Amino acid sequence: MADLFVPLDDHPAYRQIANVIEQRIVGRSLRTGDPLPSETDLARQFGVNRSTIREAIRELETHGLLGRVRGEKRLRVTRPEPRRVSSGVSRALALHDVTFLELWEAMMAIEPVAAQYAAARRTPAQLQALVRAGARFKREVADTTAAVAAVVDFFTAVAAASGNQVLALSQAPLNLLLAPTLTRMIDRVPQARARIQAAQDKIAHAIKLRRSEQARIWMEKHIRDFKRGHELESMKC
Amino acid sequence: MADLFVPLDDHPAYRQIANVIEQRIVGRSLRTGDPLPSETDLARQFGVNRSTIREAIRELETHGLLGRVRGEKRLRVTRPEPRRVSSGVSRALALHDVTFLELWEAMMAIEPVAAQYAAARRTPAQLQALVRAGARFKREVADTTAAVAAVVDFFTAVAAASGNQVLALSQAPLNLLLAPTLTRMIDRVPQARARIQAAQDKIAHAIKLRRSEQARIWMEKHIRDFKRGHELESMKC
DNA sequence: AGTGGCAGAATTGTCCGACAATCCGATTAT
DNA sequence: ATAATCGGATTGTCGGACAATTCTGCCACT
Repeated sequence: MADLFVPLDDHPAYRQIANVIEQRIVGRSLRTGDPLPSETDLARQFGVNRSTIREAIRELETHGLLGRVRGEKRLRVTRPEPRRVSSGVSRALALHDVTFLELWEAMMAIEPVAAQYAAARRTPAQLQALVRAGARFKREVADTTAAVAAVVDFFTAVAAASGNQVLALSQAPLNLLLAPTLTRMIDRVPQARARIQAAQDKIAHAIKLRRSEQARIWMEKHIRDFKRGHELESMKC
Repeated sequence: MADLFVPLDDHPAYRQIANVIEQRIVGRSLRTGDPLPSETDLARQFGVNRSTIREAIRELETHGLLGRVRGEKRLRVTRPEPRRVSSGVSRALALHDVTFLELWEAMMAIEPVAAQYAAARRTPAQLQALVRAGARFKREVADTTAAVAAVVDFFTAVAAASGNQVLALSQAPLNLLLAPTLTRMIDRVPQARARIQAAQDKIAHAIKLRRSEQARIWMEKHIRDFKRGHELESMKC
């Protein structure tokens, strides 16, 4: 039962301008890499003050649609990096107080599929990145922070190797949410480290040999383990 | 092989301030619903000009961490709405030129699982929303735009009924990406509408009866159909 | 020709002050 | 108690200003 009258929200100028520029970018009439006109120039074109333009630009900058290459002054049209986007998503999720179970169910849906496609499509470079993350986990297994970072990198590498940007971008926020939980788990459940290491080996091996089914199954087991670990850990409290 | 030297990027003041406030919000010392101090006040507290504060605020506003209730002037701390967040993600994906296959694989990973949990956990209200979206598709089947919107609503309702915010938020961006493709498909493939309608009925029915397995399986078939439809449609070009 | 250096123009980040429109809150009138 | 009113507070936008940095075209030099 949709409302008959939609609220008329008068967008302030900075928002309207942001929208117009966004349309230009999404519609490709401003192409990636193009430099944005100077603020003064934009102010003149839109017939508003430079301060207004700046507020509009900030909006696009945080969306990742504008950015600057290091050491450069002028803004350029940019394609939003997955990292930036996903950090926004996980911040949102964190603020909504997601439970571990919710996170786990989502991982269970995405990670095994990503592993499966990774086995089918990984490039040598992607395989190498993945193996290296696994090796780093082994090496830094004593340092909790580094170990957690390595686990996250492993998942990221698998997702990247899946050759599917949508899966990769859906998976990325999960990593950031996983990190804190995983840190506690790895510290409190003694056998966690060994199990992670074993699972990563199996998964990497399957992906190396292009065994899709095996990769999926091992990833499933791997993720299941997280739930078990989490249960063990929370029993200890 | 991490770089030895990290690029030192001097964050401008507006970015630093945005970060500080963001920390306060994420760390809950500014709680949801709290009004933000006035711009003048913030300028005084941070010891910068109001223009600088405004640029910082715009950043948080676009992240959805600040917002205002309709007709109100002052900003309040807000929890980012899924819609806003997911629209950012799908814009990013669109700019990265994702293929239909990528989108489809991700849907295949997420939607059936969402349907499965929805069957297990849906509330009466959620079920009703879902059924209503299905009914709307039937009613508006002639109007392509409305029909596509109804399909999107159906998926959204299923995800919401899954009782899993992470799944819901992972699923949301897929909808926006699906819409344009689905519009073309529904127009060009004559049998598409009937098949969608049948699938929605089956899915809604399974969710109503709390048959998790059935819900998952029917959703899988439903999504598979999209791929078939897409292939048919692209053959006609 | 290609390279390096340099001065001046352009651009960004930040500041100051100002003003209309609107919202908020308290006071007053019914 | 409710309604009307009025002044203060707040936001959106404007104009101008200036230091710091980057960009650019030009010139000299090898």
